[in-house]
Amino acid sequence: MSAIVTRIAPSPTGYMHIGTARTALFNWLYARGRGGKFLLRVEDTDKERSSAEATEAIFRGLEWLGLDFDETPVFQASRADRHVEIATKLLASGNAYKCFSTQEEIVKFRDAAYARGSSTLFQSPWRDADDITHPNIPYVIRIKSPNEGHTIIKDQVQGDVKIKNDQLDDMVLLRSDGTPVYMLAVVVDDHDMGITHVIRGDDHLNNAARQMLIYKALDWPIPVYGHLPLILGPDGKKLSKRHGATSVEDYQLMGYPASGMRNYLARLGWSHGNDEFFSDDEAKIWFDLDAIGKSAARFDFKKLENLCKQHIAQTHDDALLHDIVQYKIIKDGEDEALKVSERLLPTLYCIKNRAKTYGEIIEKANFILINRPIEINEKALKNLSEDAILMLNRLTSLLRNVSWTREKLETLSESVAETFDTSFGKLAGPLRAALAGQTITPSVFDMMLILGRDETIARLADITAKGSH
RNA sequence: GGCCCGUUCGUCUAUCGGUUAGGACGCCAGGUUUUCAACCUGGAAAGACGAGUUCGAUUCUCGUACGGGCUGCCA
Repeated sequence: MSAIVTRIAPSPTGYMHIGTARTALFNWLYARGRGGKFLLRVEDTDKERSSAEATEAIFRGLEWLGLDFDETPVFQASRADRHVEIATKLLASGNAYKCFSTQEEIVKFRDAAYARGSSTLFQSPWRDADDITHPNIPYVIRIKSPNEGHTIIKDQVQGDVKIKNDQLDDMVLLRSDGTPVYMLAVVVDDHDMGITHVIRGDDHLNNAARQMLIYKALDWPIPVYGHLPLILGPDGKKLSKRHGATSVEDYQLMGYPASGMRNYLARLGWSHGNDEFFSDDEAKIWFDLDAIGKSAARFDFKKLENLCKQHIAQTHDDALLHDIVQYKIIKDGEDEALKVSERLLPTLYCIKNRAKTYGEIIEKANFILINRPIEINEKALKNLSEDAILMLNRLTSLLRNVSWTREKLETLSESVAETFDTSFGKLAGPLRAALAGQTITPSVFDMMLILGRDETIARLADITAKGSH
């Protein structure tokens, strides 16, 4: 067996669906884990629905997810000549025929078939017609599919799937305007691109049998198939807009790390024993088609968040900062991102193990992003009673001479609280409010260490001065 | 309608004829605590249903129910 070649073949007809992302991931893992190639083909044969914008979304989505592809991407529409060439060849070999039936005739046929409860697959009267009977009107080219026997799809995920050939219609290969249809284009392109493994959504399972007809007619080797179950929304219905996030970009904007997305998406429908949290390298080694589940999986945000939290926690600070800045750029623009880029690094050590998203990191690190005089939000303000300010006052004066280490700061704070006959908890609230202006922050000691003595005292003085008026 | 696929705790899943049916997320209770978190301990929680094969079925077969897909000059 030659080297493995997989592909992701999305159609650019809107945003990039999260299901497409998972399919891409599986193809990527399979190829990358075996020294194979992972290719991209944009299936833009439907000119009506395809857009440049949607194509961009695919590129951006793959890039964000870190699913790098080999070679130059193939645009299916640009290969129309080749598709026509093959259709013509099929026509010449008698495996396809010209069909002159009109849309109206086809609709009529189907309605009648449906009414009498028989197969609605269109049976063209032109299938065996002699050339001399051909009228001089536009026609489509249809494949001549066998009416007897059966086709077995040897699917690596679904197992052997047997389909009777009379269930396979004489599908259109070339439209009446001479443009190729998807069913022909996939086969020709997959063949020409040397695709060895077709891993795709199981909405294509039945299509695989149709496509095999073309492979057989051309005497081309049939690729290994693996049809993936769909991703459902949390309610078990097909994942759609009303579930909220369906596009890859939505998740990017929500601040999830790509590594966490990859981990979660990999676990959605695939498993490796009891392993839940793993790296890309591990996934590449472990991933295999036979461990993919057969049933549709629901999308679970809680699990996604849990995995993201773990990935954030184990990412090195420098890499983490880079990713957060990228997130901030698309979220709020370059200016906001610059501030994050300049100030965030020293805080990451005490924040990254308590955040599920980049947004949460930034929220918790807000104390370092703001400048004096800081605004105190309503919730934080409740901690600044007169008694509390008295305590802060005391603490502030003592902070001037303490050595600026965590240990000393802890001892000092506790002794101040003791002086006021209260617990450290009663001091921590006001202290947090004064330093950050909000209640969601890292430990007060971490904040003091990061801010430094001068800034800490200045922020405290801002409050105590105000309080003494 | 026809054909195809699927069905284990709430969710993602393990199990490849013999297990107290395991793990993870979530949830509940208690503990710890400096906010948000985190952490520790414990707990509840599953084989859709009905037949059959077998000494023995979650596992194999069939049927039913439910869910999904295909059935386009969409992909």
